[in-house]
Amino acid sequence: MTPLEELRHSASHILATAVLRVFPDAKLDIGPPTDTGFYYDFDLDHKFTPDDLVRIEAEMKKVADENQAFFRKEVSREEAVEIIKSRGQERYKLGRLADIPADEKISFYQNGEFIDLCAGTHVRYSSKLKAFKLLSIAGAYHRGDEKNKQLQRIYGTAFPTKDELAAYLTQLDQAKLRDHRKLGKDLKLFVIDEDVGQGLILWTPNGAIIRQELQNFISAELRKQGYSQVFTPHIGKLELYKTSGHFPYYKESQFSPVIENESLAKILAEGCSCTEVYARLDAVSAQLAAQVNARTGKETITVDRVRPDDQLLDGFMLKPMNCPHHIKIFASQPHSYRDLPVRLAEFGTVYRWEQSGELNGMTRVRGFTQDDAHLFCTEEQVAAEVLGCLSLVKIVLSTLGMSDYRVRVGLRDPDGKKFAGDPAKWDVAEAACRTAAATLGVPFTEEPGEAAFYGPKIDFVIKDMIGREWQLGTVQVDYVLPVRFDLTYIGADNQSHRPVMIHRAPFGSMERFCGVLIEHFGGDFPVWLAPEQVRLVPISDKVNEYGTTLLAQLKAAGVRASLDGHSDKLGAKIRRAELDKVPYILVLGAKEAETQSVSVRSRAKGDEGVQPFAAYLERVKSEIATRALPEKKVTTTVPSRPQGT
RNA sequence: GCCGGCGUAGCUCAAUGGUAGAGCACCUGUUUUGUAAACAGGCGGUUGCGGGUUCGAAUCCCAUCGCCGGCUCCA
Repeated sequence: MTPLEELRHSASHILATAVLRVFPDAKLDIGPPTDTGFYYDFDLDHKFTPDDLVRIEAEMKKVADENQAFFRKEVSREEAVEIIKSRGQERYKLGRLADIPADEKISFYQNGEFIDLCAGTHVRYSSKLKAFKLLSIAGAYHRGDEKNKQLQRIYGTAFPTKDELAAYLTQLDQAKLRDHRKLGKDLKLFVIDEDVGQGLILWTPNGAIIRQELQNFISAELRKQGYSQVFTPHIGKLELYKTSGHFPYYKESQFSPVIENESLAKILAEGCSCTEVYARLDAVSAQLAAQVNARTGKETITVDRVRPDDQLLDGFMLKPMNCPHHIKIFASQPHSYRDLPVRLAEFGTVYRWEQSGELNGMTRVRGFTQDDAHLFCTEEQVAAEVLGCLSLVKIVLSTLGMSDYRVRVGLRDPDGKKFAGDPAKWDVAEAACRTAAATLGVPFTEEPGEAAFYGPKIDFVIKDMIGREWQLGTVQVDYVLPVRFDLTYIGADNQSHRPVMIHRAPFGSMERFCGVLIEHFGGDFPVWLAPEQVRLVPISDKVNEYGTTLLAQLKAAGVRASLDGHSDKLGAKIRRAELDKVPYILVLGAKEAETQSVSVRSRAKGDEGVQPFAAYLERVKSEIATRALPEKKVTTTVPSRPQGT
């Protein structure tokens, strides 16, 4: 345990000490340190309120001031049971005790009147706790299993010094300013309207520009790499997804199917009342849910999310993935080995029924557009194609200056049943992914159980401003769907062969990627992505006319520009443009109008002085064409965005 | 979905049982401005929605929708 972890672990014991003083009935579960602090889980009828947090924190300060020593006590299993019982903590602690392997030592740590089953280690004295703060209350299932009771978790953080704690809290506040949900509102990039629906992104004009530019960028790269563009509809028949295996494997996280009018009419013609229709649907659904749960070994499918079955009804589903559609395009004509690889690309919009509590701004939504593509190749081509996909991801991320990501190789869960197909093929595919990931030059982790049900994958994972990880790009090898759809090509031997599929999406989804991108740039987008690239600011309306001619020239050159024609003073116009995070402000006065020049103020450097307009135009055009990254901001005191703007 | 917190004007927030307010944004007028906020006036809310308690509800209670933080989940 590092010294910081030790400090935080001790803080969690002191938290429990304080909670028991204030609420003696609380039952304790566990309280470990985390990357950013610590928590402790309690079971208590009384629901903690924010006011309780204040009381508990005050009590923790007292405990710290009491300068309690931490003692380690090694005991036999029998003694451990006795201690736990004597404290009335058998509800969870006996279970935790049972987790400790027979050959391991059992230890308790005691500070003052508090004693807890604990492997350690701890600080020597509670007075070491000089800088801590309780942050939030949350529900957390015992042992992380939603079938268990939900406990109350108190989160806090602790640092060796008050300055470090203050710095961390400031950093948290700073991060909130870069939150894509806040910037999305301030910069008018997207909205979510509750009448349209939770988790459904409405791209407003500014956000749409960013998305469009990204799509143009990726499309150009795809053309270079020999991809073919396709378009497919947003729905497909239930049968299609039964063939692919998405339905019912993932039925719980799909929108309910759209029932065909004819099927609906048939049922109604039988004279069923509405309640009877629902009863029939429920009966079939229950049966189906039971089947699926038996197969997966989990009770994850609930009847109400499993509505019409095809034995009863025909229907269409909002597509949860694009692959079945692309597969049908591939299968629509015979293929020779000479044609392969076939690479079909589409910005395909898919819909998934995410749990309401999991929705989050643009990063977790119910409808999203993947920059999707499916590659159909021979087994020999797999390794090279995976590498090609990875290089594409690298191009995308490096063009955007995103280097702070990690790579995860998702392998099948050896004990799980949530994978389909031949284990031998999985081994080959997993080896191919591992080899490909190794060539990236980025550290990667192998994570069993993180595979898709049809094959292993390589994911790119990035953290958001508050430290939550999101999966972006992904490359997945698939030996299963070609079998399910009986895909073939004719080899050089004139025999029919099975192609291998690769699924890949370098951005993941446009929604999530843009959300992460907003936070990555803090709203200061590179010029090629900025919704507004140039703001013309005439000093007085006497030069508005000059501004108008420049605006026309900028627009003719394809530069997104506008003119601030308000009758405000210069400072106010500059302030407005800065808050809108426009990369270039061109100040225009009488001098500039006479000499066909502009006074350039860049977002990065501030006032750059006067230069000929023609020269500036070339400069900004080239910056756009090369997709230049923003220069690092010269640090000045930037006033925080005020209320009301 | 679960636990907890929160929903007041376009935005950020006041008003703790007694006439819903401020700043900014927006509109109008004055001002014609040299690198982050000129001045004055005006417009704007059935306090998320629906019930209830009360002489009286933004405020208290119930229900519902949504948002936030976690947990669970994430093809």
